[in-house]
Amino acid sequence: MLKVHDTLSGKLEVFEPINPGAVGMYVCGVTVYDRSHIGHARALVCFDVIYRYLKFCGYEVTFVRNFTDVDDKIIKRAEQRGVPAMQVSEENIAAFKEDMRVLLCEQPDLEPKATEHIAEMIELIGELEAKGLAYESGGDVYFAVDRLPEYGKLSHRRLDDMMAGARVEVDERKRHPMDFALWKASKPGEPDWDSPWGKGRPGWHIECSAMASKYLGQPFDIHGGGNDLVFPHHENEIAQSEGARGCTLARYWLHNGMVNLGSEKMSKSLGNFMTIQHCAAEYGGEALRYLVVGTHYRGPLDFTVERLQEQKKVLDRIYESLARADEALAGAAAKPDAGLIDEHVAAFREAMDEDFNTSRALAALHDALRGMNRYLDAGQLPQAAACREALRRIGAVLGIGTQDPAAYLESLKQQTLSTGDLTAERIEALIAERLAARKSRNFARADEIRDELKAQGIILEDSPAGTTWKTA
RNA sequence: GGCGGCGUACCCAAGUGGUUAAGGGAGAGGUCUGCAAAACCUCCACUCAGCGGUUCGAAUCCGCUCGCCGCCUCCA
Repeated sequence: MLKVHDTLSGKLEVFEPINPGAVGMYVCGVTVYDRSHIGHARALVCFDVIYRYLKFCGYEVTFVRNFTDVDDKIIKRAEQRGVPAMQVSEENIAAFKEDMRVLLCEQPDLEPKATEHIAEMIELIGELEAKGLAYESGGDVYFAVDRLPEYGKLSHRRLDDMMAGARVEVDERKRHPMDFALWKASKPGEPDWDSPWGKGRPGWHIECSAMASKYLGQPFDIHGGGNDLVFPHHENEIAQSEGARGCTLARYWLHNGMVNLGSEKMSKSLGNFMTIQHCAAEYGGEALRYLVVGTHYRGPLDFTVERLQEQKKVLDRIYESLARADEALAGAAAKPDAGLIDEHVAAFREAMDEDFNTSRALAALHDALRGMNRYLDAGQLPQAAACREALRRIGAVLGIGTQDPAAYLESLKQQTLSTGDLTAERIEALIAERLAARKSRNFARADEIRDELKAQGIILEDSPAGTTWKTA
């Protein structure tokens, strides 16, 4: 039985989809004006894991994640560069997709763009206007927050409280200071679309309301995003969608915690961010993924390079074990012990059922890993095969250990060779020389060779099958 | 001013009323090895920021204090 923490109720709730067996899930994507950073990576990986786990549980999931491709920042960036806004968004969508590939994220079922749903937004704004929840003012259209008694229910705040210490700008076009734009009149040179209120472009929040209901209907099951979107973005989505259509927008609201850098929230406006691209080039996307999965999705995550390095080492060792198992189990065709598979998978399930407790799930992964190594040491192949299979199933949900182990290790070697002065031939020659030294019991020379290589980041491992090398 | 969160071993991090406080990293010892590495085994918090309270029983619930953070403005 899956339980999820719902921001709206503030409690753990038993998850029951509206249509048994099927789940509709909408997650706010990114505004494509720049490269994504580690904070984005966390949100993306968290919901990727949630998506995979729901499918693992047998649900038929429709996962929608949007691209915000029209907004002030994109326009500003385009002006600075002297290129069309469309070019900025297209470039960053391509970069985003590359980041997703590097992070080993599955592709959502639908990735709608705001600019392709202007008609739906205009229709929704029209409905709000007809119901007296929106008003036009100088070419802009605003949502009238004080016309909706429930406004504030997601973020648990009342309009009066928000006003008290808030830095609310006075804007004479608005009737109430907290009113927000549904439609903005465009200035010359900005991207614009025809509308009943003149040429303009949509406000930020309306796109999600329009696209979510278009693809998932209303109500749908899960709406997710970073907890910095709770207010105003998701609060406003609820106001628009529920105000217009008169029914609940989404049943469960899930929000991931922020990534901190030096105990401050990582964000572009603060300038304290590291891009996914930069991070992955150095440590690989999977290490970042492992870091994200190691912390419960709702809590804060303090990012440090040291932690990332640590996770990468752990990952390398996981792949070494997997490679060893794959080799040992290849020819034998040992029939996996089904009971043992279930035992490990059940522990994993139990953890994930409790609001996607990936930290505990990772403990289940390590239990299976240790078991596999132990059985391998003991030569108990059916049990080792069972643990290998459990790791496959657990890893498939977390997105950990899913690459081909041999290929993963080979790429590590290639990376080492490409950055150092050594060639594979040179290393093999040294290994041969060391073998000869060992045979003649010249251990001093043998150890000298190993130390030399170690100084260059190469570790030699002797086994009955011969000597192999790997990256330190 | 309002709303929300955090403080668990050297580091990261689960646990949120009841057997020995998960797991990972680091560290120590051991098995294996010519020696290593890897793997495996063992050890590593009588204690959960502090102080009170509720309870037969609290890291877990309540109150207060200290420290830190987020949202209330674009933001994953």
